[in-house]
Amino acid sequence: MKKSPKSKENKMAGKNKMEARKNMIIRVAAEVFAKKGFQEATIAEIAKKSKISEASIYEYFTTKEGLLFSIPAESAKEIFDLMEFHLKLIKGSANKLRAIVYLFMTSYQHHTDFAAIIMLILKHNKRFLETEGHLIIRQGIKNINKVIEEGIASGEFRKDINPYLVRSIIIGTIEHLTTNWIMTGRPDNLEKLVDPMIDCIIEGIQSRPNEPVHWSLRKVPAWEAGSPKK
Amino acid sequence: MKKSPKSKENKMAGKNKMEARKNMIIRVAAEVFAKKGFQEATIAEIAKKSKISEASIYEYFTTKEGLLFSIPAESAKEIFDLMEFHLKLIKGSANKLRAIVYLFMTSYQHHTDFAAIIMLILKHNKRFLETEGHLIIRQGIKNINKVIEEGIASGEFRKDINPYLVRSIIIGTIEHLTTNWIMTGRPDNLEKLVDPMIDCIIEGIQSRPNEPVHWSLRKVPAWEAGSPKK
Amino acid sequence: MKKSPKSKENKMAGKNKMEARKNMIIRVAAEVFAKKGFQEATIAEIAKKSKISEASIYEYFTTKEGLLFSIPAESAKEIFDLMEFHLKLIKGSANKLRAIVYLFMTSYQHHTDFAAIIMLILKHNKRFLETEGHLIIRQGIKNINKVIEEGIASGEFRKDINPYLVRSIIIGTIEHLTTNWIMTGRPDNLEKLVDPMIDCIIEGIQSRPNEPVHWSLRKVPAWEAGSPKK
Amino acid sequence: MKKSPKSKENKMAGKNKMEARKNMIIRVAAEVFAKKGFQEATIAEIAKKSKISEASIYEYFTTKEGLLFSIPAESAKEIFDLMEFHLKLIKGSANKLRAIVYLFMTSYQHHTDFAAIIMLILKHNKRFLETEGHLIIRQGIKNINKVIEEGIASGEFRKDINPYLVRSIIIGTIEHLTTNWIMTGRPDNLEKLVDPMIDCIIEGIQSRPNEPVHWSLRKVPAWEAGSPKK
DNA sequence: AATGAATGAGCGTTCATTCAT
DNA sequence: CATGAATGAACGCTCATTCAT
Repeated sequence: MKKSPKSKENKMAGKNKMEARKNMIIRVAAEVFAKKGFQEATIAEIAKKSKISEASIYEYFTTKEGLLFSIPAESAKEIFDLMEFHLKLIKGSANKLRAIVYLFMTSYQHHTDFAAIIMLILKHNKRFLETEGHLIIRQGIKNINKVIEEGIASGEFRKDINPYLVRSIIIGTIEHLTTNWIMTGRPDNLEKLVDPMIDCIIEGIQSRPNEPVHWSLRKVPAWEAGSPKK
Repeated sequence: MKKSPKSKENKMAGKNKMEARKNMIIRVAAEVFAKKGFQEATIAEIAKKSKISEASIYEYFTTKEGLLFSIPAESAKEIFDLMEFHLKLIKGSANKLRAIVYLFMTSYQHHTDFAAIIMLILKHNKRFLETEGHLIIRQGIKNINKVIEEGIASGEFRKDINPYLVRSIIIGTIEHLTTNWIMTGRPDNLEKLVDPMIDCIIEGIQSRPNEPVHWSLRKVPAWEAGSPKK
Repeated sequence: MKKSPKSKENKMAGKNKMEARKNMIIRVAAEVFAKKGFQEATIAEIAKKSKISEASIYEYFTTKEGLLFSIPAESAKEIFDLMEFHLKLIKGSANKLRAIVYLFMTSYQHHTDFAAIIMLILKHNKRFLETEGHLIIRQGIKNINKVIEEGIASGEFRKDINPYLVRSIIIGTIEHLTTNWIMTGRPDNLEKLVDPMIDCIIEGIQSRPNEPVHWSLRKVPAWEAGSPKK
Repeated sequence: MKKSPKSKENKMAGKNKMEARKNMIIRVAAEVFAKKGFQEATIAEIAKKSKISEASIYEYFTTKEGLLFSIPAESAKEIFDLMEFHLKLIKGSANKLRAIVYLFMTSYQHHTDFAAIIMLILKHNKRFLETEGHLIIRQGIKNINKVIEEGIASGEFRKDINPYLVRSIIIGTIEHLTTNWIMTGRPDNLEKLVDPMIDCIIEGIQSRPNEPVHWSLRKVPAWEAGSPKK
């Protein structure tokens, strides 16, 4: 009765300590990878900055690339959990999209290293595609699709839009803005772009006269006019 | 008098030969960089595939990165010249945007190595920003801005949109689609995404009352249809 | 008075348990070293296979090499004790030599790991020469010398032979055959080489006049008796 | 006509220089491997002692082990060529065997590093078995077999001996003596063991009474006479 | 101009060994 | 006594780049 809790405590303490060390490594690694890129970053630097020996890093991660891949897992999960939670509280597909974009941009804004690693390193690594971290991201992205499809079903969005394309527009824009923001030294605020961006995507950029009369003339391109899509 | 023309010829021949060797190196380098990425690619491989010695490669390019940076210059110039040429022939900002996007996508579609190098390597390299190659790209991109601004000025586009943002939506989407296309092994056709994408961006995704009736005619812009705006 | 016997029991139990753990480590280590060689073998693997922690292994053995060196001690002692025992029962130096060789070969045959460790690892390690394990072997080998010298003294062997050389021939041959046997994946039977080998060494390879008449009594092994060579 | 010989000279000079460097590396490597063994030897040490950069060593040899394996090739070829040459000049199988053993022992005696590498390192490396170097050795060893078989055919050796076994006795003894000689710091002379060794192997160690009468008894040891083995 | 040859500089990874509990 | 955890100390190997011809 005396020993049992003690040893349990010890184990827990050990577990916690290890957890803490692991997180420390991830934190520092994120920093270094974000600043230097994958190749320029060295385990030696991560070890020195985290005050954990290189050998110990290899106790927690099998490989330099393995360490890299394990960086986004937690943050990504956090973001997408939060997303799922919020989406339940919001009515209207447009509003939901706005929330999603806002969540992405605000996350990137506040987790710069995470953003840089995703945008500049992982997005282009084929091996990352088969990773736990990427799985989470993929599932998170499905939410966007779902919202778009709901919007179509409810009549809030047009029936003839291609959900994959709309999702690509949204994500492409987010990533482009974020990448630019990172590459140019993060001068301004990402969040303030959310509203104009969503408005633009939802309403389009075309100015609309009030007369419905002209609608039909407005949209069919000459070269397609005789042949309805598909 | 005997020698002079000969030596001139020789010089010209030498120039041409050097030019040819340089182009050969660039062509092979593009191939290798596209397939392997920057770090995985080696000068040795480029030398072997181009049948030009490693040392000679360093006669033409100062560093491996220098070689990388000089790859896009020509292709980019070609594309943007073409773009400028075409834009003069097209009336209407929406149509111009469509042409721009089409040009981008078709170029990427047909110059896969170029696309891969831009999307996966150069886009994220800060040193590339200060490069001749990037200058060309930047100037090309200004065209998009110009078109958007013209569209706003002419009333074809809404007055309250942010041109930088619209440009970001367009480029972000193009890049996202292209990157996905590359990362997934280039399965389908990029070009066929141009029209739905532009339509979506121009008109937005929000459904509007009474519209369904007319949708098959949807895309003819007023100014093309034969009837003056308003 | 209550405690004393108990603690003694505990101690004994502890002793036995420790002994058992130590033997377990040696057994597993022999296996691993034999399969992988010294450098390729790792303490980690030995620990995992023996289900004893790496740290504990270092409680029993000071270094990896120390562990290696302590492997042969017991087996060697066993063999040489057996040898000494048997030699007392056998008359005649030639027969004694035959017994010795038989004992070696049969031991190697049945303790493959032991054989591999001796032949492929320890034989070439200078530090092993100063080891307890090697001492035992050295003393065992002295027996061979003794037998040879007795043979000379008794007139059974020629007076002009060099005992060191004869011993070298015997041991060299044993080791060569054993090493080959190990290196080639232990295809055939070592023991069956004992008789022809000893015969050869004792009688030499030179043919002698008139000999054929008597040979059937001398050497024909039972299983060959029906088909006289020639 | 002016250039051609010059460039040829240059090329030859380059070739020769490279050859020289390669030989230098092999020489130094032999030294280091012999002194330290394979694992303890480092490329760094070989580089330093040969005054050739580590990187350059890897221009000549693909791998540390590749370097090791290429050490014996030349020496081995030399020895076995010499052997083949001499054997033609010698009459009598016994004499030929003597020459072979002498050649081995004298070679080992004078190429200590070579001897150490063969005896302590390569003999036990399974990958070496599939090497050019080992091929040469194998073919050299066939000579011994050939001589033994010739001796049997000519009646010089007994008909009932097993050539493989005799070869094993010879090689085993050579290797044992050489290994011992190396392991004990090479105190005495290897060559002086050749004659007694060959005599011993050829004539056997059994003392032979002069009386032909006893021949039949001679070989059946008294203590065994009534009980045929097995 | 062209290149064969040489190398400096670096880095990821492995393990035997130790320490704290 | 047993062990989980931590690490120091190496080392083989790669390649972009330069030099000498």
